[in-house]
Amino acid sequence: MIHKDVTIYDIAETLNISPATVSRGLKDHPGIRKDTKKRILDAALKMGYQQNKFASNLRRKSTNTIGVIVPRLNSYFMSTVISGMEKVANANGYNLIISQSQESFKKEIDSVTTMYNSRVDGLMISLAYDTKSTSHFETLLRKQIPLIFFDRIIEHPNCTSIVIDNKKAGYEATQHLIEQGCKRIVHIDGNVNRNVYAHRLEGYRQALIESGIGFDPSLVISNRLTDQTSAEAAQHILSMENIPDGIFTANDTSAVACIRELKRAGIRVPQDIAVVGFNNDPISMVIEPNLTTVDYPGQEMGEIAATTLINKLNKQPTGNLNTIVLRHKLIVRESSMRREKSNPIIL
Amino acid sequence: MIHKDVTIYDIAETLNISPATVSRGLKDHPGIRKDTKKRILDAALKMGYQQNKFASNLRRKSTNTIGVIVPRLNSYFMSTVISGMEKVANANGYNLIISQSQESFKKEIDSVTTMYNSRVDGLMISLAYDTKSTSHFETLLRKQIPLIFFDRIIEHPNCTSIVIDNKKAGYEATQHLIEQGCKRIVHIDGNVNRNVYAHRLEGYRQALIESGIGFDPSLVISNRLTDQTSAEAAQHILSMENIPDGIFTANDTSAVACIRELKRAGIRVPQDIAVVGFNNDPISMVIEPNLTTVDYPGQEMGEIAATTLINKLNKQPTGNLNTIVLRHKLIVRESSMRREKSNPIIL
DNA sequence: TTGAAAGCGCTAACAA
DNA sequence: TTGTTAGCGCTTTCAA
Repeated sequence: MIHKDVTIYDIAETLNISPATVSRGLKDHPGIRKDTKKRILDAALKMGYQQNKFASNLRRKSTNTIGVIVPRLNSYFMSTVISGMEKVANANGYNLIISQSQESFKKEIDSVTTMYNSRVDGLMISLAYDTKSTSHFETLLRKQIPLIFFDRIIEHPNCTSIVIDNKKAGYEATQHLIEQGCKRIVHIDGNVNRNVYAHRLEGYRQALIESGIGFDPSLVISNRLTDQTSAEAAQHILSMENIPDGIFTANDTSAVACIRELKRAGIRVPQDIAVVGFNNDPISMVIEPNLTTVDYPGQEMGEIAATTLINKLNKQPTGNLNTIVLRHKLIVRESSMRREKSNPIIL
Repeated sequence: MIHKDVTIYDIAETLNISPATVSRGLKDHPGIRKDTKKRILDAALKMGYQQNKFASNLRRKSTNTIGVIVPRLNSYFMSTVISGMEKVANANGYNLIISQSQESFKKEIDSVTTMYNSRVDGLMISLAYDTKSTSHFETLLRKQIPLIFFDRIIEHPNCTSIVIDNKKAGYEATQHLIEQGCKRIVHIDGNVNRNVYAHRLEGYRQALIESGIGFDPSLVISNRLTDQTSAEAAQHILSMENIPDGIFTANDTSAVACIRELKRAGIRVPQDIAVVGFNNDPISMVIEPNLTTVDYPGQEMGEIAATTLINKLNKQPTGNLNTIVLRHKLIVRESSMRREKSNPIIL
């Protein structure tokens, strides 16, 4: 009953040839007779041969496995990214090993170690909320294991990063609010140690300064951007003596939580306070008023990250870029429309 | 510059002991002197030793890797499930390899083959939309590789399934609509080849029959339950000559799409048509009116699936259950509240 | 075009 | 408590 694995030795024996020849026949080895190859393939099929990857990996010192470390799996954006990665990896014969850092630097280090021990051929990572250094990647890099950062990145020579232009996106979002007549715009932001949040803030700042309104640090609220904490931020905004007329927040979860809180307090969105989010999550289309937000191409980001990594592994010249910037897009919906005049893209 | 791997032989040589002893010292092998173990561990650390899993896998014929195949990664429910699985797997020293069937039977077969070739120790799977047979699992099962079905399952001896009681949930959802005074209730359902949809339909049917309203097959709409197709289903409902007063739909995406379409057509929810969804996705809390739905414990389902599988791999007696049914819960919100009287759970 | 042989790094049966 | 030894199944020189 217990089924013994068929090995190349079994095939070799059956065919009265050497295991080496079988090994060659199974691959596209140059210099093997066509008919020999056919005999091997036929026998393999008939005998139910399955390659033993470990033996092969051990011998070749490569695994056809790619690691992915993300802060959390269960967000719309992240699952979209991973979906894109899986698609490309799968199409190229790579497996994906996935691990969550749970937003913790410590768990991120553990995950990197696990990936390293699993001998991944390459690693794609989006950093945890509180990751402070990059020393945990050194072991990988010393072994020339390619590392790709996406979304929450850190600058590192030899590593490609995939991002959108968060500064520009932040600028556009803020600029849009200003165009809608907002004079006092709050920004709810994440940890500014993370590029994405720092850059969105920077864009916000620049737009305010350029417009002549000026940047007021007391209008920046640092937040973990969850449902809970964003509702608290909204409460804080409501308690300000000089109530703002616009909110630009660094993700949609946060924007939606704010809108709900504001509405509960009798504030009209967008008439009293206009709101702009970030990510273009499905919830942005469901909240009323529909949320103005920045479209973040998650699936594409995943596909490009994986493609870049695989190119690198195959030593393709295209695999050696430093930073890839994807296109984002401000999507204007009702939550920020205070002027009839403007002629925005409505989705 | 190119860093040669440190092996147990290097450690053995440094310490003047045998590789076997080093191997033992690195594990929690019984019968090794404490101080020897300490010396080995110290040396390993100092020399930067990293275990080579392939050699170990090859030797032990086990991989510490668990495969997961899901229809799609990018849904709230699924990413929650996977998050739970990852947590448990990680805590027990297992890696997770993840693959998407993209709802296609054909791709599901490919994924199973890949998992098989990767020599996963066990596999967890939620079936694709159109999977019709189980013969693609036979190779795995013949090799005693444990298989766990979750959510979209199929009955199979020797395999544990993790589900909720979809029939009961469908019954409760429908019953609730009946209690709210609905007399003509439409059910939007998925492919009834999948247990989850078949059972929800069955619960719906039973509730209608028991209540005396009776079951009318023309009120059942079979649908892929996406945004798009559900909006079409809503249009179909609006075009019925005898417009229904209740909709029970098999997921929240679909419910939300319906509500939006109904509102656009000037129908009041819940006064004209009451709506109940399924899953308790975050969007259910965002749509107005907030959606009555069935809470589906995704994270828990993932954790339990992984725990069960790992128990099985460790030959724990608890790993041998046939079906595990998790608790669901009808969450009543505004989208179905037509009566003041009732005293429902409001979240 | 094929074969012989060595070895990837680790583990486990057996012996000491 | 430790060492010896023999592979796990595959790939890849080198030789034929």
